[in-house]
Amino acid sequence: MERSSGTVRKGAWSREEDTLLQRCILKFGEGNWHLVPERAGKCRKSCRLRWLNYLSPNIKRGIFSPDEIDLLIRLHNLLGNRWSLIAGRLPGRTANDVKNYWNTHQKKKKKQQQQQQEEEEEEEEPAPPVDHHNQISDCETKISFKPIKPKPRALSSVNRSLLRTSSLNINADEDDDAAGEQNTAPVKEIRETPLALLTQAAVFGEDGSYGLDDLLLSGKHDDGGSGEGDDDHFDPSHHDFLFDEHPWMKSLHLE
DNA sequence: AAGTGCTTCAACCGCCATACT
DNA sequence: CAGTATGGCGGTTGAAGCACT
Repeated sequence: MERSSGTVRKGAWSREEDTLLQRCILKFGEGNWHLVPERAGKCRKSCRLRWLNYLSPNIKRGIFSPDEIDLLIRLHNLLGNRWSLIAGRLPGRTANDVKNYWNTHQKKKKKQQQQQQEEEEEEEEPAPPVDHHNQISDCETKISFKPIKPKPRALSSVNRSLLRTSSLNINADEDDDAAGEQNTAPVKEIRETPLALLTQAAVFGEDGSYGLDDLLLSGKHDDGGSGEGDDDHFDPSHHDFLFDEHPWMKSLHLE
């Protein structure tokens, strides 16, 4: 598949390589990655990644603002680990940035949660008397830290194929257009529309494990797909924001 | 000041979907 | 229609920098 040129270099990008790549992109345009590698001295994928994640003028660098973090959390709740989609809604941020931020964020939270759980377990250890009030509060904390599993992190190959077939059916319900038109719709387009996201939820729900209602209503118990408890500060009203206020959701006329 | 552990993030890898021949 | 090339994505890794002892 990948054409392996002998001159392709691995590792960190040097200043010279960066300028070379920038020149290539100026010359050939963004997207013509097949024209770049030999000239930039790196493989096609590296060139693309370097441009998209670092050299592109649209990139916003630096720490995430509270607003961005808030939006990121909400989007992750909704979309799961679909970093490119999330990044698409965070202007100037790349999928890699978002992913990196989330991973470190998650690590910290996980650690904190683990510590908290251990502390709780230590406290409980000396034969806890039956106390209904404590039972409830304990239950609540556990629920808030233990997400419902399993959840798809992203579309597995199986789910993708399911989506490709099922989404068309669901589209048929959603839209009274001719089936032929739906069948010719590019899969990429299907995958990246809000409808597709809902479709995914519907598809996952077919086995009873992950329904659209879960997505919409599970609130703080739903971490949105990474399978790791992330959001102990979750505010259920965030869903209201996403589904009522967001332009693309408005466009769906969802109730 | 030196050593060690931790965190961050750029880069790579493998896989999949689509386009092209 | 099959095979190949290309673009794109998410997961993972490892080097560099930082904080702490």
